[in-house]
Amino acid sequence: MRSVSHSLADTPKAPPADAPLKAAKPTLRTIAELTGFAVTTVSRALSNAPQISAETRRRVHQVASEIGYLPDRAAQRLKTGRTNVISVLLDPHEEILGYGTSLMLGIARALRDTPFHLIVTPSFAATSNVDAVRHIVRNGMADGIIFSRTEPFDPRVRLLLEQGFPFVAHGRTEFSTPHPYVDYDNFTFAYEATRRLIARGRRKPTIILPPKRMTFSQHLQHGFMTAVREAGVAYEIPDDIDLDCPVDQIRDFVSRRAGLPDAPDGFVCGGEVSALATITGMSDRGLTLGNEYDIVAKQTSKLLVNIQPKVETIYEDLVDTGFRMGTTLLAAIGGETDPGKLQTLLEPTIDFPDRA
Amino acid sequence: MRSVSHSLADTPKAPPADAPLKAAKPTLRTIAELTGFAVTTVSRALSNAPQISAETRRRVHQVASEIGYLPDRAAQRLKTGRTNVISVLLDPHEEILGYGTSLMLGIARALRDTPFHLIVTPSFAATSNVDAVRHIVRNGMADGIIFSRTEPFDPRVRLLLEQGFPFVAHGRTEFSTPHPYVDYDNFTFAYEATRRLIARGRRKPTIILPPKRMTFSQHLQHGFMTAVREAGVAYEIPDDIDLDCPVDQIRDFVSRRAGLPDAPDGFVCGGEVSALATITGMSDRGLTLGNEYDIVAKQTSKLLVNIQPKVETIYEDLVDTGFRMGTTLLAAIGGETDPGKLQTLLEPTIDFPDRA
DNA sequence: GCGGATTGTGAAAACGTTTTAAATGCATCG
DNA sequence: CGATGCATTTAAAACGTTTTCACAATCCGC
Repeated sequence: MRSVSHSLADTPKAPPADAPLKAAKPTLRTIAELTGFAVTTVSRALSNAPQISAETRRRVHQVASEIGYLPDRAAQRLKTGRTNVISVLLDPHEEILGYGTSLMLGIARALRDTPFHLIVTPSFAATSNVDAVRHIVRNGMADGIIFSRTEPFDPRVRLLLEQGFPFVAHGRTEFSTPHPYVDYDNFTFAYEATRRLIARGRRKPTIILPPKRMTFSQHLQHGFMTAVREAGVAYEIPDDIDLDCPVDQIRDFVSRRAGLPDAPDGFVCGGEVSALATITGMSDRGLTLGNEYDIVAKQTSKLLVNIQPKVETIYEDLVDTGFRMGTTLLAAIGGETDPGKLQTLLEPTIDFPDRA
Repeated sequence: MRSVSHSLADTPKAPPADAPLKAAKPTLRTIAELTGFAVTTVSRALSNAPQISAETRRRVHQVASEIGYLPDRAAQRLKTGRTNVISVLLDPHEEILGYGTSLMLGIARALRDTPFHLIVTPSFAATSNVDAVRHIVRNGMADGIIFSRTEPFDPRVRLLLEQGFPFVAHGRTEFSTPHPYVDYDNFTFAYEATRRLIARGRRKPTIILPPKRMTFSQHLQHGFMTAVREAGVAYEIPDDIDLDCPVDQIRDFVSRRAGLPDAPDGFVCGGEVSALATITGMSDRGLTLGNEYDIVAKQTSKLLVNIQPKVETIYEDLVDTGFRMGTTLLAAIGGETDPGKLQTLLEPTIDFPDRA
């Protein structure tokens, strides 16, 4: 594990009996010895410091890549205090198919070719993960934080703003201080979805909302209500059920409601799973999609809705969302403070993008 | 960022004008000064070295927890060479709902209260992620690796075995050298699922398999065939479709096949999504579940199948799988070599476990 | 009371980097 | 020609741990 220094072996010390197969990991010193420069110079050359002569820089870079040098993360971190780590708070919630995985894939894509690593920090506390945030900030476990499902006055956002710690939220808040976010335009989604239902002749749309404490729940409701009022149709917003409820509960609710008078005939579904629950619940009553009722759902994967072409969909690209969160966070860490460059609102799209 | 050393300030150096609000991060030296012991002793006391007196140990621990000391990961890593990092290879595949997230949640749970962090390493190369493995091993980016979807002679397993690098695979291989794994008994799953179909009176079961290159595809096929042969019924294994295919393709296949003579009347589905695709494909032909055909599916989440009670299910607990992979990897890193303790085969269960 | 265990503690080196401050060579200049 | 500047390079000190080795007590048997 340790390289043989060039001091002469004075005493016949026991040679390392274990596997010396793996070549000693190259370090700055290795390059220094190979090129004849000092460690300092090598370090400077690799970081492209201006005072190093072009020729030296070239030479050092060449040798470095020849021996496959990679700076030691621990040493860098120890010296500079920068962790080169992005922490993503993992939510145990899963209404949206593969939500976490897609997001992470996007983030990882943005982190590619940067020195940053992505570490996942699950929040075990059932209630909130503000403790996890506090821990990361206080102990310098990362250079930036990513999380989702914001609330209007999200305590995590508040904490991070107070501390001046770089982060990107998936979702907006109502703090007056601007902060980095990437969000989906749920107002427009709900607005357009509802309009489509009405355009199809539905006269009593409904929408199953996420838990009310979340910001985007209000955005959805607002979009829904705007379309409903414009058209002057009846509507209904169920109060005792939300998208985080167990899916069979949603199905049962839909089925029960469909058996009562004045049942809704159009559903805006915030996720594919709730769309399916709706279909099943309705079919329990003998009602079939496209005949007695319609659905417009938010689609986040090719998986599900593609097999039910009768469900109209509006698309949200979670991988892209993750990617933008990644680049935004990198910008924030890099010192960017212009809110205009740190805030993204993604528009709903009709088509599923073909990913290269 | 730096603590004031107790040397007297000689020149009126510019005081740190920026935020000095955050108390200097406590280090071993802080504790040393507070207790009067040397850094060495503090370090020893905290690691519960035997030669430290009980009283000293107590005192040091007390002070440490009072000031909220947490060892610096970078320094530890630099000194010891251990990274305290577990790398999990993220697959972009998603047939199973929330597969990645569930697994990670379980792993994270196992890593709780250990010094290990979970970092996700996506494999961008479309073909294989053996390069990612090589990179991690060669550059010492982690102390252990977790990955899934093994092949009989998985190149990742081969590499890691060669290098003696700790890992746990989700899935078995056919190497003669035993290695750590956690796997689901897909043979039994397919066997029982098929038997259930037959018990329901179905006379021509079929199964949609994962891509054949994967080990567990063969296990599934074996279980299926065993049940079929025992009962002496007809069967069918589609050749030009697999579980990794786009879901609408699966639906179309099912629908097309149902229109031809001698169509299957029982489906073993390896995932919830393919079960749904099957239902939809069949209903395109006017065939309904429970009447003209039956399905037994593998259920990995509460999400989907709960809304279609007519789909019989057999359960696979992915969070538990992740948890066991985590503990197994920790054991392997800890030096455990007894294969009996590093290999787990999880049995299919009927009920969805209630998670505390 | 004296060698030799035994027990508890400490000084210093090391891990691989970055950074501060200084050194070197060398041309320019008054 | 000594001083001044500029362009390059370097030695050495840190960052916070762990570890090797040595040191100071205390204790034991004689």
